[in-house]
Amino acid sequence: MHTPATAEHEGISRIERLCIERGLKMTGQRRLIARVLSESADHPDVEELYRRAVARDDRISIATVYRTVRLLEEKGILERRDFGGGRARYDQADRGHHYHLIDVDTGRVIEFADPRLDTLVREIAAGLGFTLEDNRIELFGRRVADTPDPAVPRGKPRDAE
Amino acid sequence: MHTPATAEHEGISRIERLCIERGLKMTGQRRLIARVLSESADHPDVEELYRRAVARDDRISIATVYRTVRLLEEKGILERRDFGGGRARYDQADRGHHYHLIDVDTGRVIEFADPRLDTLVREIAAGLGFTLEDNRIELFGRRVADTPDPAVPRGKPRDAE
DNA sequence: CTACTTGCAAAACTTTTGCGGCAGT
DNA sequence: ACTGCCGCAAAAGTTTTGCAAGTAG
Repeated sequence: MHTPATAEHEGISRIERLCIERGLKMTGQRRLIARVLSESADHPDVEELYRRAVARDDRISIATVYRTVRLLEEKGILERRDFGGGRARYDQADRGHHYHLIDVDTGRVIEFADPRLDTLVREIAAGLGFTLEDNRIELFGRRVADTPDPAVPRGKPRDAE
Repeated sequence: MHTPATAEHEGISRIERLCIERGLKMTGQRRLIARVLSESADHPDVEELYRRAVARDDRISIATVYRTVRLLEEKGILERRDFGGGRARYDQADRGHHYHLIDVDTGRVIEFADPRLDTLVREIAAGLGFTLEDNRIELFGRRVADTPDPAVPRGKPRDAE
């Protein structure tokens, strides 16, 4: 039922479907960006998206990439992130709420979900008189020396910068 | 024994003391920036710091403000923050680890500390095979309608954008 | 056909930097 | 004195935008 995440070799990409649902004109450029995004498991910045897109079809400009990610963000399809480094990075919005752990030595970004954390931050906000609308949690850590190897820490989506 | 936070009308500001301890040359410009920072309970961006500084003595340029906050960050006296909006904002580094709750309606930033959160994120990082070096946690929320008024939620330092 | 999109290049913004002169220690 | 700092203005880096031409619906 669920597309197995990588089953979009040539059909309509998941992001393209979302664009259509939201009534966006699907131009070649947007379709290309949608595909690149759907196939990206990491958090590329605009420059990187542009590089990946151009590699497939160079009839696209970086201005269009900027315009498109901004549009997709407004439509709730993408989320803008900032892991430091001056450039905005993008993340698909509907993959469920997750957090990020950044390896300070390698820059690798590991996604994780944690219900305890979900609950706690909601409680904290409530205690301050607020209802939580959103949150941004980034942990910066260093690999513990004697840990065998993280690879895929726990079946959670993993990812490299 | 602790300076009552606002007792720096004309003595040496807390930040200036830290600069001297770290062996920085105390020029008029740095002293001015140090004072403005010590008296700021909020998280100003560079433009705002520059405005506040110029108001007292216009023999300072914005380039110096940029250079100084960068220096103070390197010396561990300030911490650079990013609450979105494209500009870096600064926070005194030694006020203890705290987190931020941003009111999405007003932009107001509320600081809070929470030991449960400290512990939980450290545990999560450990579970992923990392030791926590740092973290960035920002909650975005909306005032609960029937709450009387937050003013100062809990004796924690409060602040407005 | 009409309204929205694109590419290009220029502009806008924030932040950094080279350099000659000035100032703290 | 010596070293580092400042102001100015130019540069750098990222993101936005005006405009004329092109295209999806």
